[in-house]
Amino acid sequence: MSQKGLSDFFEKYIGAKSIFINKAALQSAYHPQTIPHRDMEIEAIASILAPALKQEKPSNLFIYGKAGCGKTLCLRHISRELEANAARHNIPLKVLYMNCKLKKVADTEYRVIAQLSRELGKAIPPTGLPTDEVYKIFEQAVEADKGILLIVLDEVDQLVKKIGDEILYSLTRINEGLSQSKISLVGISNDMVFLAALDPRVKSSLSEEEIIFPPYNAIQLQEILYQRARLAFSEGAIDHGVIEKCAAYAAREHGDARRCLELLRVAGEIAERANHQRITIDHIDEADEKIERDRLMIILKTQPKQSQAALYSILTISSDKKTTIFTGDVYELYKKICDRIGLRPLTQRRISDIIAELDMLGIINVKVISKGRYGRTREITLSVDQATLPRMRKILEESLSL
DNA sequence: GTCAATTCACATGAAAGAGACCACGGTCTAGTG
DNA sequence: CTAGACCGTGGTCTCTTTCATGTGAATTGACGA
Repeated sequence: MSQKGLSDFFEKYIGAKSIFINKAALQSAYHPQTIPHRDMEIEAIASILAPALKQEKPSNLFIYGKAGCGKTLCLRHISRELEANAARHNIPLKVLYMNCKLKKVADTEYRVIAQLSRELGKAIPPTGLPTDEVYKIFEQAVEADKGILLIVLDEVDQLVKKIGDEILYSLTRINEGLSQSKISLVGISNDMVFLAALDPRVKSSLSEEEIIFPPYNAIQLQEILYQRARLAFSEGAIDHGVIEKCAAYAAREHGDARRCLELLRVAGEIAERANHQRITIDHIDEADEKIERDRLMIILKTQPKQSQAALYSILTISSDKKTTIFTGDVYELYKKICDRIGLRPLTQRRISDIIAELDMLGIINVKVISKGRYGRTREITLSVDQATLPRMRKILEESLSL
């Protein structure tokens, strides 16, 4: 493109009528005015938390539901209202929201407590203090606050899976040392069986109340999409059947509204980039592929070198021969690859874990099988599209400088 | 042919180490009045 | 005299290694029909 052409391009870009008028309405951080199809749940949660407005400690609450079914959205909505009401009537009430999935923020006991303390205005160094010291600081901060404190732990299952349920126990125990304040916990979890695995002591004190969010069905998803699409897109930017298709895609995956909205947004971006005036059903298909592909590539690029080498080993074996792949084969080749690129090879024990991690990420499929006399091992198959294999290999080769 | 024991090749668990990062308090050093 | 540099100690956190134990079915070998 010549310089003149570039200028023209930008001119045209600015002049072109965008199909978006407010893209933010499709992003997950967006808070809509109303939350459709969640009236019952909101009411239930509100009535459980309402005692906080009378300076009584609300019951601890556990909320379950699949990804993207509005748990977080509802809770944030309620806590905002709750805080606003409390402020209006001068009631000392605070809600601390914490997403336990965030790496480097809330994935260890120390960090969770430190982060909570920070939100109460205490400065806590990122490391260096003993954990019980941080607990003490937190307790003092809570006590000094004088009032009801609601702690919302989003995706607690992730937290507990990583560091155990002790932290929940400690948090519930803090109340015992408080006279001026009270803490209530609200846990949000995707995992329905999570509670069963908890220590009985923790379990009984935490699940004083439970609320289950059912997934959205296709019709409900459609309504949500229509509501957001009206805000996000300009008039007539969406073809007939697009919303329906979007909803159907997401309903297939346990009614994930977040994914649904992402699909629509990406489809919009694709349409816009291609200079189309309308989003069509084809754009949805394209968006679905793109989302999946992008996710995979980001995972690939952000893996540590060792995992990349292990994965590269798996990819190589699977393209060389069509037989099933076992841990031993992967490890042998992995060692050679390490040798070639000057990486210190890890032990088989660690590679075994890395393979399990790759399985968790959905890049490969792993099944533990017993081959009788010939031992027990993992049977590994690739769970990605054959078409994306060369691209994956290329990324790994670049990253490992092979 | 039947059945229990054996065996393989890892899986899986637990504990502990290495190295990075950080806070804190004490000591040293150089600059300032 | 004091601010800042520097050190040692003690803490967390992540990634690994080391050591130990577990596991499920093909294979083996003894036994009886």
